[in-house]
Amino acid sequence: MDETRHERIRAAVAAIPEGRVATYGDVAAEVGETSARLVGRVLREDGSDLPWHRVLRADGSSAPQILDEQHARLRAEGVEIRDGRVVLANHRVASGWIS
DNA sequence: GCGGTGACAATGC
DNA sequence: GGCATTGCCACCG
Repeated sequence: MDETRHERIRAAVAAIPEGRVATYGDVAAEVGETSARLVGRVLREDGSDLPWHRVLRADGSSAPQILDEQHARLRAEGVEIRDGRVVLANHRVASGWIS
């Protein structure tokens, strides 16, 4: 595949099923050629057309800048949120959800 | 080429 | 569970 990291990250995020979430580290692991920081950068740059709200931090929290929309969209999809943190144990996608 | 910065992660206290 | 430190990669002045 001649896709760049940017495209791979977008594909991985777009492959997250509705009602499920993934951490930046999980997305980076699926891409396998990038780091968690790269994922955040791509989502900020070109996440407008992606389910970026399904991507969370390793502890289930998220950045304050996007937290309000993150919170609203996830609940709309049926994702449980506990004290500002998503319940990863019940909504985290399995490793290799793309393949 | 260098230092600073950021939608992060892992570890230690 | 929360805060501080370190490491990571790409972009900007």
